[in-house]
Amino acid sequence: MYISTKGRYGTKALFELALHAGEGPQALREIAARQGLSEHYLEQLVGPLRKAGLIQSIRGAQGGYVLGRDASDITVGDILRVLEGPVSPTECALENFDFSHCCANPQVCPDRDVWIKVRKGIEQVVDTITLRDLVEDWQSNVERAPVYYI
Amino acid sequence: MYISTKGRYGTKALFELALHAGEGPQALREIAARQGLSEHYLEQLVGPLRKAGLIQSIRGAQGGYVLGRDASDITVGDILRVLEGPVSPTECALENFDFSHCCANPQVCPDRDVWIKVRKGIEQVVDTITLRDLVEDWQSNVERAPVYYI
DNA sequence: GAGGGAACGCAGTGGTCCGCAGGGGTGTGT
DNA sequence: ACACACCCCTGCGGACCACTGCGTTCCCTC
Ligand code: FES
Ligand code: FES
Repeated sequence: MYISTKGRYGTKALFELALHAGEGPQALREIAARQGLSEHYLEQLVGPLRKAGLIQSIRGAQGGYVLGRDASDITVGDILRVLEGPVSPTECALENFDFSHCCANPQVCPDRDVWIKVRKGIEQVVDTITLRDLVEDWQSNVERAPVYYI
Repeated sequence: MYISTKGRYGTKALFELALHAGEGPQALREIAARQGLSEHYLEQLVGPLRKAGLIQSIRGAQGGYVLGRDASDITVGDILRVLEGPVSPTECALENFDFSHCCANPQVCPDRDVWIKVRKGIEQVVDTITLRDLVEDWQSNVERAPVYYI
């Protein structure tokens, strides 16, 4: 039931970009160091994120990454869908499910409604929390407990 | 992000037991056939379910399985926790997390609150839906569309 | 225009889990 | 005794995870 590190690392990386938005491009090396991640593994994750338009890359020396959209326009769900695939407990709980997989006769499947409710419960959370929210929450937390992470 | 077939098959099996509660022990062969599952694979799943007390086994000829508790006292979450492990998107979102894993400094982790909210969103669904609910919903569905599954 | 920083890309690797299948053992009704 | 059905261990091909290694391309700086 756990999501993989892809989703977590990706969220951390984009949080880092949101936190330092407006300070020029952020190099992966810096992001990885600040969040304690493997730089090279992170490289694999930013590829899909760039292709999805969530981030933008600046090549060459002093290059790095910036957010592709405003921080208030990127949700955690956006990141998870790129790196983890559909945000759903089962395939049959997806919007446009074609009834050819999963149960033999899904029209009367006793469980499908459960999985759909779970999906909506997850979406309710990840689609409403933006990077901007994360930054604001973190800053107000730091105010109360000013312990900077490594 | 998908849960595995363990959770789905287990839920289906226990739904079957709830549906035929009071009709004596149900053999795995019957359950597997009615739900279109591999009988032998199902055997692996019922072991943990029995040890967790969710079902009870009757050995010998004409044996089978019955629910260990009343159908209204078994939630989907109970089943998932036995077969899939903790119902949580990350380890750090669990109730009694000891802060030694996951982030370097989780006290100010920007993401942990998100994962906790996701966990609570999932729990809100799976801990409130009981087997009895599934049976009732299914019976009223059959009334509207009387197509019995295989 | 040379140097070097940093983004790209591909390939491999040890580990874990999934979704079974096979085969045997054990207890119990008829 | 026999059949039935639970019980348990083993193996196995495949997929994914979490990296690591290495080379290439781009482009700013000196
Ligand atoms: S249709 Fe997916 S569990 Fe039944
Ligand atoms: S403490 Fe788990 S993501 Fe930070």
